[in-house]
Amino acid sequence: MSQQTTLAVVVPKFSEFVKHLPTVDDLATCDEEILRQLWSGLGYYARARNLKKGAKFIVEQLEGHFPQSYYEWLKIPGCGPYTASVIASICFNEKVACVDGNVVRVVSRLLALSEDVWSSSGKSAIQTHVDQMIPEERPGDFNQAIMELGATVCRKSKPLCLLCPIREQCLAFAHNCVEICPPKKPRRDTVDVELFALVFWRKATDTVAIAKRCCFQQNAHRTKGFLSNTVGFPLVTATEASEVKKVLQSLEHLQFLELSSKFSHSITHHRISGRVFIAQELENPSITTESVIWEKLGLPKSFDWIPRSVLASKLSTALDNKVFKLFENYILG
DNA sequence: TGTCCACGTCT
DNA sequence: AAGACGTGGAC
Repeated sequence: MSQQTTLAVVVPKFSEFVKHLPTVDDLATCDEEILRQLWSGLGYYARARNLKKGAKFIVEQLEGHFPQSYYEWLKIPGCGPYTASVIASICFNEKVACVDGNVVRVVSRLLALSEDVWSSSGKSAIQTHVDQMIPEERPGDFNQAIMELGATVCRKSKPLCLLCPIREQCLAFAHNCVEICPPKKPRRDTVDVELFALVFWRKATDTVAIAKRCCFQQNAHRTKGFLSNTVGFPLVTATEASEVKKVLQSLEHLQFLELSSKFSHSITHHRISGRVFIAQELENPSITTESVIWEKLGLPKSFDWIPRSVLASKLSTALDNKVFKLFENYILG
C-alpha cells in the first residue's frame, strides 16, 4: 500500500485491511468485492489482485508457510526485488540491499555516478555496490537508514549536504557535482486522451449502472486500457463515443444527454479530458438497456444496478468519483 | 489552477 | 527494454 500513496492515506486503509483479512488464508480466499472495497482509493488496483495471488501462492503452493529468504520471496507474485529485500533484511537479517529511488539517489551521489543509474543495468550495479556495504549486524536497520537518509537529507532537490552524516565520504560533494547526480530520469511525453464516461440512470428506482471495465481500444496491442478490471462507469474513447452516442440517441426508452461540464484526470503520462454521457431510462421500458448495449455497443453485458444513495461506496477510483460528482450536480441541479 | 514527478512490479 | 499502472505532493 505504502508503495503507491502517502502514509496518511495508507494507515487507516491498512487498519481496515488487516481487521477484515487478518491472516494469509483470509486474503487468499477473500471475495473480490471485499478486496476492491478495502483497496478503494489506493490506486494501482492490479496490485491488490497480485497481493491476493501472492497469498494464494503461499497457501496453496507453500502450505501456508511464509518464505524465509530473499530468493523464496522473489517467487511470490507481486513481490519484486524491493519488497523481497525489505522482508529478507528486516525479518531474516539477510544481507541484501533494498534499492528504491532514494537509495539510487544516495549511491549515485556517494559514488558520483552521473550516468545510467535508472536503467536495469544501472540499478543492478547499485544493488551490487550496496550489497557489499551492508554490515553483518542489523542489515535491516542499515537498509532503512540509507532509505531514510535519501528521504530526509539526500533529497532530490535542495539536499542538506551540510547535515549529512556521510558527507566526508561523498564523491559528489567532494567534486561539487551533487546537482547532476543522479541524472534526471528520461520522461515520456504527455499524451492527451479524450474519454467518455457512460452513466446509465434508471430514474424510477434511482439506480445507476456500473460494470467491471475491460479492454477499450487504447493501445490495444500493449494494454488492456485504463482502469481495466476495476468496477465503475463504462468508459469509451472518442472514436467509440460517436457511435455510442448515435445508438443511445436512437433508443426510444432512453433519454440521452451529454453534460456540458468536463472533468480532468491524469493517469501516469496521460492527460485525460473527460466528458459524461447520461442515458436516463424512461419508466417501464419494453426492452432492457443491457441487452441493447451488449449487442450494439459491445459494452460489458453484466451491469450492476446500484442505488444512487450507496453508489459512492461502490466506486474505487478517483476518476469514477469525479464522474459521479458531475452526475450528482446535474441531478441535484 | 496545471505541470512535473515519485513509487515498484508486471508484461 | 520500455511502457502501463493511479494517486498525491511540490511547486
